[in-house]
Amino acid sequence: MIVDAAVALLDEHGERGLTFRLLAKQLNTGPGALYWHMTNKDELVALAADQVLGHAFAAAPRLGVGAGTELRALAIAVFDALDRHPWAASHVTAPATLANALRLLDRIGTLVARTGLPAERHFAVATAISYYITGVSAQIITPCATLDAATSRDAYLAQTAERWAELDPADYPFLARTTADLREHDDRDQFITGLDLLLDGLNTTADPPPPA
Amino acid sequence: MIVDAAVALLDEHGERGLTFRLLAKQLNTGPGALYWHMTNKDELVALAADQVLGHAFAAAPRLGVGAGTELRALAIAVFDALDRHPWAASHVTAPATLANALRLLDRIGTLVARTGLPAERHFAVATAISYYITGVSAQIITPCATLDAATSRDAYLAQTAERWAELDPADYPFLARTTADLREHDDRDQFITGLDLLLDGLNTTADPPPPA
DNA sequence: AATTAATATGGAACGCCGATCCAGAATGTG
DNA sequence: CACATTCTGGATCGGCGTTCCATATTAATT
Repeated sequence: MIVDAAVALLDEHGERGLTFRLLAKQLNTGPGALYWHMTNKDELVALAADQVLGHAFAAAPRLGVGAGTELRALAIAVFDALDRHPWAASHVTAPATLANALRLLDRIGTLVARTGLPAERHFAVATAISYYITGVSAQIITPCATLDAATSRDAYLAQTAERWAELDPADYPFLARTTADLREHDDRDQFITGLDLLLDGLNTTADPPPPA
Repeated sequence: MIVDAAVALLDEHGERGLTFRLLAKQLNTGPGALYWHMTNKDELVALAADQVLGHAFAAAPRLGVGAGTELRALAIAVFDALDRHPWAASHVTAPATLANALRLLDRIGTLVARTGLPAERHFAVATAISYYITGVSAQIITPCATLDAATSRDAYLAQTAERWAELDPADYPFLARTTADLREHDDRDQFITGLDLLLDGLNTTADPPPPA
């Protein structure tokens, strides 16, 4: 009940808007009562973030297609869940200790094992994918969470693009000619691009291409 | 000067240990004076984190080998720099606005352009790699930053591994048989494993394997 | 039904933090 | 030498996480 209320407050006011006083008022109680059920604010936020991961599981299709496809769908479901709760993105950590983080990593590992990769690489590859999913999601989503409600994401990107455009092309040849892409890009596509790159690498390693 | 002192304090006491009062005392001044030079604590940590990125550049070799190799070396240099300043890991964000983050992304983009990838994919691939580097580094390193000075990383991993071992193998088949890997793994190798997976995917896309 | 232990509450209080204020010192300018 | 600007640093404000503790509620035991 407490965690649900915390998630609601975090969704509404962002991370800095979650206060024990406010949460207590929302639940018609005092701050002291909350501390009977948890030790820390850190613990509360961790539990709230883990709950968001739980939403991702509920949304992810689990029908038995190829392992690669299912891995991809799972990753995208996590991204989407974090995108709906931006404050959570920077709080899903590894190695996993909380319930849903554990489930997620186990599911990834099971799927990786099904690709035919040699067993001694399962751990390294599974964690690499897990790290990509949560880490890159956090990178993409967190800036949006930091924004004031006033400035939209588009305005923020436009502003950044403008700064890039003002850079000296001699020092920043790449950025200077890429401002248009920055302004127009879609966060979700960007996440998926990298994901496919990673999964392609996985497939190449799993069944090496025939020698030319 | 302020940023340097902030970095020193962050290195010594972690993120929660950086205080305007403490920083002011360290510099023989008052908190008010600091606010003349910056607007926020957020801005201060952002600048401090960007400075750490600068260290990475200083350490990265820039000799003209293959673009892929240089990309790899640059990524590892960033990881190592963040590993030496764990508090910074969760504060390097994208899209880039600060000086060294801009330099990093531009460098990555320039190297990606050199791989022969079609131009319209440069932005997506470069940002994907950039996101991987900072995002996955943050995932791997941040837990270490949160640890009390008392508990070492090994103790922490051993503890987590024990929890995994206690899980029901029926519910968590993968984790239950992977505790040994967790206990023994090396963070840096783990980062590199995923990085190579990603770069492999990049190479495959850049020059597609000859049809069988 | 009465007694007592364990569990849970919630408001007041503590210490500390980010941030602001502002009188005045230092520095440069005509 | 006046004067505007830049810069300082200590006092102060409001608010936060957290703790404390007297009280209420529930469960277990006689």
